[in-house]
Amino acid sequence: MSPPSPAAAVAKICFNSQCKEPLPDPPPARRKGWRLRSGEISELCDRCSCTFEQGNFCETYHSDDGGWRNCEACGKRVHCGCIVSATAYVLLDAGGVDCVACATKPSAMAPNQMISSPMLVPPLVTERREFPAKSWKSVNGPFFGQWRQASHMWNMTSAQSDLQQRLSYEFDRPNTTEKFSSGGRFSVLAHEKKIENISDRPTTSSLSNIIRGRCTNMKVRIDGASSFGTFREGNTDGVQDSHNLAGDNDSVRTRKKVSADCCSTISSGAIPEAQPISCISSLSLSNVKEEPSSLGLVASIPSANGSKEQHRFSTRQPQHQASPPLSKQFYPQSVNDAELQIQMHNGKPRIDNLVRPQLLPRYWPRITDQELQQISGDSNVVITPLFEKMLSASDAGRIGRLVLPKKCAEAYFPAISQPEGLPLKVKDANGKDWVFQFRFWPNNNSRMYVLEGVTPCIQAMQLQAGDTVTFSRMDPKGTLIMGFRKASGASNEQDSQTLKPGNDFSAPPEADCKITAKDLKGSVETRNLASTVEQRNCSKFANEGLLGLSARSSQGTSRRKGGNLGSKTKRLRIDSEDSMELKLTWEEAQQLLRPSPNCVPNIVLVEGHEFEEYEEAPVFGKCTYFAANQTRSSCSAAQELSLEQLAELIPCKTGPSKRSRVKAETDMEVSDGLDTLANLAILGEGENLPPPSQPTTKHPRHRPGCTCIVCIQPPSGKGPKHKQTCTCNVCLTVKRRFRTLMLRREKRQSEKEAETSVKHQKQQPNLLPEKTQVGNKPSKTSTLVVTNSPTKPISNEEGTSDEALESKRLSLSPLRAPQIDLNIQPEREEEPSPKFENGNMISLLANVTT
DNA sequence: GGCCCGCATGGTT
DNA sequence: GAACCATGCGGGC
Repeated sequence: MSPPSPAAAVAKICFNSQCKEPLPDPPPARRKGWRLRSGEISELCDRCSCTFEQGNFCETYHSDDGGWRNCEACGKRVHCGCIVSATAYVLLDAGGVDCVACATKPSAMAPNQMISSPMLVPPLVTERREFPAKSWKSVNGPFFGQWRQASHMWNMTSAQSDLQQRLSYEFDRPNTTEKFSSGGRFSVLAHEKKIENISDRPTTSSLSNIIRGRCTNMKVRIDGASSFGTFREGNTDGVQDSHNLAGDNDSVRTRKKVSADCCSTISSGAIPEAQPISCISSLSLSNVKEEPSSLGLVASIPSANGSKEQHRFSTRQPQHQASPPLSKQFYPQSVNDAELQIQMHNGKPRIDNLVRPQLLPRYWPRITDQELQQISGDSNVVITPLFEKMLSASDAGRIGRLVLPKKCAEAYFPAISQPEGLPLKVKDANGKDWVFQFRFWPNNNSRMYVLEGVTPCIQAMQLQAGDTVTFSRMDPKGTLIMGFRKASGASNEQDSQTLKPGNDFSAPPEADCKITAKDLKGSVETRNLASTVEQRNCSKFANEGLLGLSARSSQGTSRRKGGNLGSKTKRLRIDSEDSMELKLTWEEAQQLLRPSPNCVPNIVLVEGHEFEEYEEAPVFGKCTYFAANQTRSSCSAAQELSLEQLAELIPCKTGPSKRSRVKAETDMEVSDGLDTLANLAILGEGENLPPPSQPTTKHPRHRPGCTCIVCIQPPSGKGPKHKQTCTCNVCLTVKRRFRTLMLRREKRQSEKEAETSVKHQKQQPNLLPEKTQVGNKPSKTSTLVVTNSPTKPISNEEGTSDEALESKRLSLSPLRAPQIDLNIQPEREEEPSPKFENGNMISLLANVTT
């Protein structure tokens, strides 16, 4: 790039040769830039001036030029190749340069293995308006929110890219700041004082400049929201669109045009939400560099749960909050946009500067200060968030393997050369040590890193798919810290840790409602969804359990196809989709719930909403029609099976293999929201019932939402088993139905025989069980479809017939004797015969029961 | 039969 | 198209 031409000023255009924007005649918008060789001051347009004041001028306009060097002390990239930045560095006697920030430090930096003490060389410059802001700006890079780099990553060598150096200089000087504040607190006021002290020198700028620059940055984020992580702080001018400013692909790729007025807006004092600059937590403080550039800002940002949390904004240590995609996805609408953007911007995780560019944003840690504090417990440690990962179904499953993002594993975990890996000691937020096996599998000429043995930890944390685990490093010991965050924007670590122990940590407060599914196991992962439901006057059902299932259902659905919870698009859709799904399912659910026949509800007022409370469990009923134009059978358990019965009935299945269970779990269809709710409603009643079951929608004739006993059954193997001699209502009902089915089958068999012999016997099928020969066809006929038939169930008093049927049932059942496979597919053999379909079923059944 | 290990597969980025 | 990664799945114990 060529230096600005003095002629530009003469022509009353911006001195910046890359801008050349005409300067307004009345000079208010004509602002001073750098001192020219002639002694005059260049005149810049407002925009460029702003950039200059913020110290971003060279980075903005000269980033591709030569002459960039790195501060010997801090590694910060300094442009030494133009007059603009002539005052931004100090030539060192021993060679090299120091940035002004380091050069002007009154004292040596705190010990930091990575950063040498700056030479206390007073600035040689006389006009250095941008100094503090410059320091700030430098944070910007394409990764404006860089977090302190992992220590081992800080061993920068000259071979490192310029970008890396530029990035890394900003961060990871935790120790330098520890001494900076006593009591672990650091306030901007103190900082301001320091700045003022420095500003006694002509080379420093005022805090207002800093703040202005900082806020400009915020504004940038606000305006250019979506490209989080790609804006360079301080690049507030729209010009950046047309210039390759960043020098890195990320920036170039995602740079967005920012409204040109942002600079002036901010310069005019509009400081968005960056107030009270105070109270930087010790943890944060420890990461704040002892220099003006490490200005820490605090903004109150409503947490997802509605409470306002103070979030520190450190230009040097942008704090842990939402990585862009995540934050965009999870932060509720309640979060003020501006705040959110600020948060997104400034809360950029302090991720490793070298690794971060390689990490997908979804792995960027967004652990909060509170979380960090909670983890650390004291201010003498430095917590460096490394990465985080949303647990996939398999991660949270029983396999006990947590798949680690490759780059994260390679960057932050010990290098392993053997697949066996090595044990890795990880401390959780409670200080408990866990030892995982960190290993890898060869995979497609690559590696797949996993942490094995995480199940106990995950269980202890009550995590499940969709939740997020965060990995941090606690210095100086370098201890690995494993935190977690419950899914959804509403829940954070605090949330999760305040949950009551046990699986039922999300027990609804409205436990008095019969249908509250008080035993539903859920999680806070869907609090955002809960809110959605609550908004729909569904607080009773808005319990996490209920919603959690829905969420899990979603996850289950997206298992294979787009099942990656980390999938950006998927995650971005989670809220809306699930919410919509809940909208539908809730309404449907209302219709699905029916009182027991002889039950009079008590009207309970909860949160202003009326709920019908039944002494007897509601039954779940929704008609399912098997054949068009013919209500052959209502697949409604409500008519004969109470919820309690169903609850007892459901578990009557032998447990399949683990693999089958897993498969069953993954069979869950998100589109079948009704099924989900159906199961919830059913299961919610049973204390002994397993966690929400997956609907069975494998029966072609059963529509999604079908509530028949077949469809509502839980996954195989769950729940208590009933003995063969069990006489509970459920078992009796099952037996009764089974008998009905058997009789049906026998009838069909008889019909066949009859057809070949006596034609009139078609109407009088042989009902004697002894003659049935169904043994060769096991059993899928043991359909437990709850029919709508008016046929009276066969009573238990049907002595010998019952016994015969029972023995036959046992012989027919593909399962163990006392168990009935509720997963069998009735459609095959129970497919109604042509006669049935001709509407003769009732009469046939009547015959059966007589 | 169930569990675990390790690899393979395939969807997503 | 390659890399990543979630998950399936076979085989051994």
